[in-house]
Amino acid sequence: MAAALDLFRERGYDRTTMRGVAEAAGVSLGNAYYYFSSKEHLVQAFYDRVQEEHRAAAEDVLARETTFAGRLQGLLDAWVRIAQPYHEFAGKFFKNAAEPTSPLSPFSEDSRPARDASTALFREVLDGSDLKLAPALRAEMPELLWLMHMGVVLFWVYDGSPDQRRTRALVAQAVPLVDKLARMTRLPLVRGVVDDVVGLVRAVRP
Amino acid sequence: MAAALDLFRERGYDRTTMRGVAEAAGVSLGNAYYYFSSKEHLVQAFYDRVQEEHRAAAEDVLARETTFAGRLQGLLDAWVRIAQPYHEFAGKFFKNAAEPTSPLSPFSEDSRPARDASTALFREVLDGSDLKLAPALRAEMPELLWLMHMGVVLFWVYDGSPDQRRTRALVAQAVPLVDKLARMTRLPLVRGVVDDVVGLVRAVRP
DNA sequence: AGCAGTTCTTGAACATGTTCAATAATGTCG
DNA sequence: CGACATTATTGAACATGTTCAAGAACTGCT
Repeated sequence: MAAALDLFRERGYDRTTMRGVAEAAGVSLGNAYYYFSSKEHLVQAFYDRVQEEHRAAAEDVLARETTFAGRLQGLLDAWVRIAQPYHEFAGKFFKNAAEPTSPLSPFSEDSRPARDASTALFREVLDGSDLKLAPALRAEMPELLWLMHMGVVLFWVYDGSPDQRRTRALVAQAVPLVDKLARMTRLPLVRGVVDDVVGLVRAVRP
Repeated sequence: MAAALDLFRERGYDRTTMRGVAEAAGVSLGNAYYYFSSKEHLVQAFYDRVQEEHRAAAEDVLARETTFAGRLQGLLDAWVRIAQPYHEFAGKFFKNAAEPTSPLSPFSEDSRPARDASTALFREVLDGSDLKLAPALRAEMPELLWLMHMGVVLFWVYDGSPDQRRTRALVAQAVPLVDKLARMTRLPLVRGVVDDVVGLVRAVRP
């Protein structure tokens, strides 16, 4: 795996062949396939690693922060930081994950465990924070935050700025806005719309 | 191209080979590459066709409808209808388009003309409608609507229901909500948030 | 008609992801 | 330790997307 990571970074995904990976790892081509069933799965292993490290980093953030905005900001920032070493081939991962029938797709049934774990993190952002929400919205909020996170990831994948500076700036800009929006949902004036949004999120869910 | 479409529908994208396409079209394999520089570009041709037909259908809708909701609903419905024959391999198109470096990506520089054309349609939805918006939001609204359309496309790609019934239902649910939200933006109470949203959209833009 | 330039066609070759039968190495149990 | 089961390794073969040199066909001009 270390061999693959080096090559991916050095040459990019496309110009890294399985033959190259096998050679760098000192094994035969067929043997490489014993450990990773496909080139795609190689990349998936990196993504899994990001998820793991993010989960660990999230614990720190959640132990430290008490405001909703702070917790959310911390989580998103942590993700961007942790994922950074893999940005070079994130686009390829994104491509592989984009296929609806792929087990790698964030929306697929195979990814449900990973998705639920991620959503649980966002639930913790909520639960340990100062934010008060209507019960129906609170139930859907983790998933909404997860979707927001997916949007950030998407932006990050496309972000060619140094150290994905634009993504960081975007997060810094988006979090206070989400915070403000969330607080506004308790206003009686917007109650109907909030219910509609909740209904829509439920319709989106498989 | 007709040969390819038949095969894609019959066998799916993966099990359709360029050799099969060439044979069905009665030409050599190399000749197939003379006309389409890659398998991906074959699929792209179908997507282009959807765009064209959508543009034509949009004219009808926009000539007929005067309310914002009606126009938006009409446009989104038209897209789902027109794209339907290609749903079988939409996932593969989506995969190809998902790669940031791909010229097919909706966010890429190569796709700017197509994106601008699409956004222009949504601008027309706005311009010919009864909806009044603050100037700053009105300037960003076509792009927001385009992003919403991308969300619908994403949902459609994943939608395995007969005739993508769920997507149609989602559109029917989302449009009135967007309409309501848009009308609410003129309330003094939400003015600050609207400005923040506008700022965020601008930050997202390349 | 002849010629030059352009377009179309072809099939062999290539590149790379993947498979798999055969074999070697390792692990477990009596 | 030996027998058997399981895991790891290998290299040739395969599948499929793609390339490209060579040649045929077409077009336009003199």
